[in-house]
Amino acid sequence: MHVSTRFSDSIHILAFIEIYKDIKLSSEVISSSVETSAVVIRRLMGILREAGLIDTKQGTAEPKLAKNPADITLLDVYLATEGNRPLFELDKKTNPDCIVGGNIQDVLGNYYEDAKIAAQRKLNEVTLQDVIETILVKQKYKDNIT
Amino acid sequence: MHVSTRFSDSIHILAFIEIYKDIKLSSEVISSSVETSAVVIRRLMGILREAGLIDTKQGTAEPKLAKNPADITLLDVYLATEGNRPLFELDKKTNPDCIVGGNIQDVLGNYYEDAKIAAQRKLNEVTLQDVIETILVKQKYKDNIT
DNA sequence: CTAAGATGTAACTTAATTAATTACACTATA
DNA sequence: TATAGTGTAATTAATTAAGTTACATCTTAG
Repeated sequence: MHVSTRFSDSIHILAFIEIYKDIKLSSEVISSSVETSAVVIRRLMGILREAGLIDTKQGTAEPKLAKNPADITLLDVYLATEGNRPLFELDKKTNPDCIVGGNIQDVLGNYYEDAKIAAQRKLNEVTLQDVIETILVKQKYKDNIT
Repeated sequence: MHVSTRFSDSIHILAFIEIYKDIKLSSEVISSSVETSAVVIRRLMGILREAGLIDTKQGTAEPKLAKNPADITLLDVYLATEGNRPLFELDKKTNPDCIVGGNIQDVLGNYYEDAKIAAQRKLNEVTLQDVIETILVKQKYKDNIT
């Protein structure tokens, strides 16, 4: 299974850009929150720009969300970073001369698709706004008890 | 993201065992349908046995399902082969001194959990019996038109 | 009772994927 | 025009899973 943190990192970047929109947001600064390299951040921001989720201008450290946070869902970010690849992997090839091998890929593919759509519907219910608000509430709770 | 075909291969093995229960089922024979090596098949069968889905006896080429096919769901196979690992990866570590880095893992973890459960509910709705019947219907259709 | 054919499993190799790193051309602006 | 930044390609390193080799163990036909 493909283990990639691109999806999570990208949400992190978007939330960071929105919450800290009043300070200077170089890839260096963002990378210190995500704890990865600035190049990785810039690469991901390239993907997010390509997908129409942020606007950036070369040379200036001022990325902006291209939409209202309430209009960006986790599914938008997922599709931007992971594409619409299957959630569960099928074999590249199974024996077509066998009743099982010749049919199972289609059969499982359909069931997998149903499960993927169910997961994606959930991701589509959550907006960047929700993520940001929940982060801020959790932080308030921390600040309160310490 | 971790790309693994263990899940699909295991369903394949289980369906094969049930459909061909009257012939001799060596790991060699099964591997010719899945198109992988016999060792890989034996390794997966070890996992399926461990999970209580099949019974095997060393030396004999006669694996059997341990339950009725209608009582084995795709989720059972998924949990046996992939465990209950997250569907979407979180970072190992983000900056705890940052409001975003210090809270986002928990927040995303919860949303990811919702999506995972939605997908798993779908997998839990499909039984090995369903898979086998659909395979056989598809095959009948192929035989008919040729 | 033993040879042939199987399983079970460990150890190692290969392949594929992703994050990290290095390097550098290009852009903005003080 | 120097400084600080982005954009992106190319390479390296780390991780993971599949494939391979090897062999101990078990079953059973003869």
